[in-house]
Amino acid sequence: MSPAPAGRRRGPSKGDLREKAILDTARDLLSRKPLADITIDELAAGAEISRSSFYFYFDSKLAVVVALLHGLSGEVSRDAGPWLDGTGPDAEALRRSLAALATLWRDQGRLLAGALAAAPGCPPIARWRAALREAHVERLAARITRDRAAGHAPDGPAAHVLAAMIDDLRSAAFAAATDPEALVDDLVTVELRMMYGNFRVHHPDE
Amino acid sequence: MSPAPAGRRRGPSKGDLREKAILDTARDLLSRKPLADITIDELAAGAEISRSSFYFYFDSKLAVVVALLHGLSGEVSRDAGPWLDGTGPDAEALRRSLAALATLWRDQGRLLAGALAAAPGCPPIARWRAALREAHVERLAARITRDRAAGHAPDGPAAHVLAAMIDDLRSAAFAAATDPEALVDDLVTVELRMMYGNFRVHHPDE
DNA sequence: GAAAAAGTCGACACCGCGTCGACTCCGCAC
DNA sequence: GTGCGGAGTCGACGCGGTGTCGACTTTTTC
Repeated sequence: MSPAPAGRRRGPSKGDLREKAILDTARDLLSRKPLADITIDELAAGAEISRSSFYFYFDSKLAVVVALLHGLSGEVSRDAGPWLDGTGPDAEALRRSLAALATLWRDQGRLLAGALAAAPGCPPIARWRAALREAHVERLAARITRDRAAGHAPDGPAAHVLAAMIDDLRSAAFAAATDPEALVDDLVTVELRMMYGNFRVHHPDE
Repeated sequence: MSPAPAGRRRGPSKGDLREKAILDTARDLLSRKPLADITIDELAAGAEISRSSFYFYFDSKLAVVVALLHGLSGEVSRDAGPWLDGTGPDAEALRRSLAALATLWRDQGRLLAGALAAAPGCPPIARWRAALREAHVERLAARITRDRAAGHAPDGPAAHVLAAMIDDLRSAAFAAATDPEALVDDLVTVELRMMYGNFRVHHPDE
């Protein structure tokens, strides 16, 4: 059943504070333990309401996460524009784009990691992730195609496959990292190699 | 009748069969739905015992998965030897190694994906994954170091960081793929680029 | 053939989720 | 001020899944 945005009715009110308190509590708890270990009781307690009152504000624990995620959508792709819209191996633009992403992962790592882990079993989260990924892959694939046509980049895997791999690599690397920001330079090197790194196979005997 | 078949000291006891039946059922169910949707009831039913009898054999659903995983440990790294122990960009060895991995993912994708998803919240699974990853990263890092020393590969990220990225990329790519085997050739290209793909930044004006 | 070990099961307590209906609180209209 | 309605709150309930316990039956062993 497509969950209608039920729960909260219309009108400005004081309960808005409670809603915010739940969100804040969730953010806070997520910085300390994985999503699966967080119970609705805790979320409710953090907002100083009873467990059943929680349902007045959100349909479920996952709905809270989705709300949190939604607030992040913009930031995830902010600062990626110059790199994605440019051409050729512009290491600096890529570095700036990745540095912004790394900051986000530093601050919201648990939320992001929890969302990624929960995605396979939660359609709304999966949709959020898919939309973001889709958007990134598409722009990056377009860039790859452009670069190949202009002779900046060698042929290789289909552009969207390569773009998807790069997106996967980012998520996996950041999710596994304890210090995302330390990864930026290496990621720059590796991504540029994936896109532009041609090389000749050396047969020792020829 | 005579319980111990003549000649054979100990046949497979009734319990051994049950244990195997549980494992088989788990494998079977996992090929049809994600781990989180599988209940102990189903596992027990598949082995034709009651739910509480299940606990005679395994401590929990995750323990079954761990057992299944254990049986897979060998296969995951089988066929990777020639590539990992070789030197230089030997595309064919890499391709064979990845093809074997792809077959495994095709057959056991749900199990592997479920394990990866459950790992953050389940120490035994996390340990299994970490051990496998560790082993692969270590051998691959050694290969990278060797190749760099011999001048086959350019410098770049620390060998173990690069190796970890390659491992991450594989997991992410296979986990996301609907057809792992179609990914092999692209993965070969991309991994070789990550390791050997040097390139010069083209400044159009120089 | 009796004791021990292996295996089986129903009943139970527990936990977390989501629902329901009754209640309180508060602003507003008259 | 009365009183009405919606926002907000909560206790109690039912559900489904987990894990444990103790009593029971079957198989093995000596």
